[in-house]
Amino acid sequence: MFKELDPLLHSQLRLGVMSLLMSMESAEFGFLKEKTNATAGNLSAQLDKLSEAGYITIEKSFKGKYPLTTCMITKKGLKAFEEYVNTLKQYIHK
Amino acid sequence: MFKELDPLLHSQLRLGVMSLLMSMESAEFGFLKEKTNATAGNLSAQLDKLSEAGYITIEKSFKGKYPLTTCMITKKGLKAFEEYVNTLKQYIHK
DNA sequence: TGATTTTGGTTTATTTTATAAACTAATTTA
DNA sequence: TAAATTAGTTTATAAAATAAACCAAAATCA
Repeated sequence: MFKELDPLLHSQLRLGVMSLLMSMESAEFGFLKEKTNATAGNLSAQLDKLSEAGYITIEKSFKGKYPLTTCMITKKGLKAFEEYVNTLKQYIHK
Repeated sequence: MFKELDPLLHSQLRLGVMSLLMSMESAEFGFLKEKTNATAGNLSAQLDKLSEAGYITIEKSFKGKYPLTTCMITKKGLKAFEEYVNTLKQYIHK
């Protein structure tokens, strides 16, 4: 009856991150933290999971003198997000 | 930026149950179990949570000689479901 | 008729997730 | 130079999901 909801995406914080990354080229750690209202620790952990799943890439560099973590959605992540949304529709309407 | 997703509804099984109950007067335990593909133990536990939150009512009776558990969504549950769906839209489109 | 299976669940234990708190390291600023 | 800030990571704890074990009555089977 109901299709499985990708457990990696069915998490408020990870879904918020992916939602943001769907609409922009890339996003910095601090930006994601502010938009999602997550703590740095939690965000760090959840980004790792998304990265390990191949849904995003994480690039570490420097912005001037401070470390900078930049995230980008991958093609695989994009597909997963779209499928998640489709599956979700099964649950939320009708 | 993102509104909180009601954690009681942001669970595959509980959401599935609520989704079913949105579209019918009432549903029996066995029916929900079959439709959601849940194990009895898990379903039992999640129904309790929905009931304690006041999102559903659970009625225990007998169907012939066997016990029968019947669930119904409450007005509060209906409102919560609708709000969950609205909040979710923030996450899934744009 | 007694043993075994089935129905319809609940309870308990385990695993997995989410989250907060503590920590690291470099950099500013007072 | 001591304290505070930036930008995170790691570790510990709390909460949630789930599986496995259990229970009681009824039905089936041998």
